[in-house]
Amino acid sequence: MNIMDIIKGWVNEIRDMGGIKFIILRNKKGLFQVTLPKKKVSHEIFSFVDKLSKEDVIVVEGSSQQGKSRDFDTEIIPEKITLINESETPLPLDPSGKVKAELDTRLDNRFIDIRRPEILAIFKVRHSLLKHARDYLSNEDFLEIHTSKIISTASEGGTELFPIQYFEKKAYLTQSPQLYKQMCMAGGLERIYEIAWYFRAEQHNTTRHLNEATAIDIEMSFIDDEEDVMGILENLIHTTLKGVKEDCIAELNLLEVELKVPEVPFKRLTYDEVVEMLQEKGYNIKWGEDLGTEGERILGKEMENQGYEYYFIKRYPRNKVFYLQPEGKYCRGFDLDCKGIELTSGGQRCHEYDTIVERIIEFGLEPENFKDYLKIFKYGMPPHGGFGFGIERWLMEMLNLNNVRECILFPRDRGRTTP
RNA sequence: GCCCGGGUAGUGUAGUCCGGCCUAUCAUACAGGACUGUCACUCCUGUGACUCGGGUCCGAAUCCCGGCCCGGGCGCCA
Repeated sequence: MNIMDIIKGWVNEIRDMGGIKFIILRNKKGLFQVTLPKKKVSHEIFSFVDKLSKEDVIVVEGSSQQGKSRDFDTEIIPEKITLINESETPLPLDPSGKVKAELDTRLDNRFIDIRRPEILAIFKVRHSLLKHARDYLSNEDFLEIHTSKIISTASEGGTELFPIQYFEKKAYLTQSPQLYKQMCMAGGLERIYEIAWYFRAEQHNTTRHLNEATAIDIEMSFIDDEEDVMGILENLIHTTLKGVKEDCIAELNLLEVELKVPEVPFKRLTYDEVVEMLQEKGYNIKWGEDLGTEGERILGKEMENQGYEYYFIKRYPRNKVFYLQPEGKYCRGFDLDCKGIELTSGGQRCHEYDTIVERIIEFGLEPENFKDYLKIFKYGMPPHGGFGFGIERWLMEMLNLNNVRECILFPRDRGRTTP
């Protein structure tokens, strides 16, 4: 029995064999074959196909039936084809992917680029990732919040900010929701997360940096130490990857990714162990210094050899970030790296007024400049901690992509503000 | 911010080192034609390019200088 079908989409390809023609139609669900044997369709429709060109938007009405195609289980024999809107030719890039285009050309024509199923797949995976991350955090009693992206002063220091004109005042785009998250801890929200934009005016030019990126940020109160935060993080990763693996079989297939779901608990290394290991391998690093890109990479290799993709580095020197809880010459900050790339930074924060003031001074900063921030420690601040987790970097590692720009629809990098 | 590399049809490339048979390669795209089972269809015909400005030279895609644009590394970070 034939089933009448209406299918809407873009002309992906036309193959005209003379007495039989094929239209490969594409939409968000995938590719479909429309078959036109000369003797089975009207003369009108048969010749109408000659007028079509790639990327025209069409509606096909016809009967769906089993075909002889190698790649399609069913094919549609059309009774009616309507041209909804024409596409100009030639196209600025090839959506069928036969001829490769450079990333820059693709990004200039991003709306056509994302018509390619393997590009769309990245964003379907991204969606699934966020859905499962939200579900996990929600189940763990985290409240989803949104904080302002317009701030009056730097929230962390260290990085350059984008200045903006806010009426008669100067303001900045936020580099992180850090201070607001802590404010929510002082506000008694206890467990919060934000899936947020952040902006960094660093002139880096690498395959793993964006000037506008997104992150999953969490903050939680009444923790014993940073291990509580790390526990949430590793379970978040484990649960999310499991969910993505179940949801996105077709997409992962298309992207040729075999997703490994890491077992919890993740491997934990201390900063001291990492430094010692790097020194043994002949990498020049002194205690107290940042690992550096090279150091991170060497460590990533070593961990992969030992069978770990994801691993924590904890007990950093106390000079890491000012708002982290100090402990002797160390602090309670941690990073989570994946295959040599930093994905997350987090830790237990200072929660006592005197400690945070000391820390600000220790970092050569002026407590006077942190008045609003310091206020939240004066009226009942619970012990707390959290992390910021870069979504694009995670996706990039998860899908083995070689450029973080692939993981965001409209990337902003050193030179790009359009489209 | 510092450093390195690049820019050839709509797209992706060969040619650049060592200037001249470059009237610039190939694929794809596009236009037209043939073909009743394609699935990177095949075949025939055609269209289309040396980033811009200056310089060297008899002669520049090729060498030199500057601009613009792009890619990448480092630092910093996620």
